[in-house]
Amino acid sequence: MTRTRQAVLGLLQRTRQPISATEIFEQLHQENVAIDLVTVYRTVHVLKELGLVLQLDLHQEGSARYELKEGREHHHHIRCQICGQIEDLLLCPLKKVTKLIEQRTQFIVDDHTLEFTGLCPQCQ
Amino acid sequence: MTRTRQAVLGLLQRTRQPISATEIFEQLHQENVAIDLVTVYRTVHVLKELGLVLQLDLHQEGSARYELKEGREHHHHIRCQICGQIEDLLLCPLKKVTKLIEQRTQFIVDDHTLEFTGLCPQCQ
DNA sequence: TGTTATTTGCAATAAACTTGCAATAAGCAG
DNA sequence: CTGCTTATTGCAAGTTTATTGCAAATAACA
Repeated sequence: MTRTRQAVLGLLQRTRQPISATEIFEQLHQENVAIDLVTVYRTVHVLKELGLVLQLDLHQEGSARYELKEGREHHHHIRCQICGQIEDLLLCPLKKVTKLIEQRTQFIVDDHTLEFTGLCPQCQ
Repeated sequence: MTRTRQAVLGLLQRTRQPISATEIFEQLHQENVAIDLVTVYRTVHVLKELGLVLQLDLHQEGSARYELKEGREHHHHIRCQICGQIEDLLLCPLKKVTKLIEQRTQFIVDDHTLEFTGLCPQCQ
């Protein structure tokens, strides 16, 4: 754990929304932490492998976002189409459906992604 | 509607799985239809605007896939992590959940994406 | 402190699209 | 069918997001 990695991890800890590599890069530079964008990519990769961070590939967004996994339970997201705000949805309605799908398709399901988009209260 | 666009549309009609721009390009070239990759991108863009085609951005896939929308009802997909096969799921368990989310978050939901991954019968 | 392994920055590369522009093809009035 | 106008296409070049190679800097630790 170098100071560079701690800077990235620290930023992820105090950021309430999933954040992209470029945003991590820009935010850290604003805080006078010198870090290369390549290092940001490599760092989030390592943190993912360590199981500390989750990568989100949201629709209509060109780049991946990252959030802390540590201590958080399974959840999904809703994104505002106007302002881009992302909010957590602390629910998952897919347990029963997963069984149904396994029966119908004969697949063994091992993951799913679910995402909602719409208008947040401020942008309506 | 030019012959180039009809070639793309025709290929989408006879392909049972969502297909990427590169795959459209390669398949048409195999059938001796000369088409530029740029034209494929522009064509699917136009077909999307016309409401004839849906774009899917599946997770863990670097490129978008396209499928005919025409006459098809709302559905989702499951993808095999080994062979990449994509199968339709002709169900959607999200109507009630959408209402719940709108109540909880005060968002107006207007779309969602749902995707499962796993192992298909052949790859288990 | 010195030696080895890991991490970082820079430059170059990759992959998936997108844009500018001139050449070609389609649509259509006469 | 012919000429004219508009839409479409191909090629080259550009974007964006992410990855790789390699030498230099930093960390780990005996």
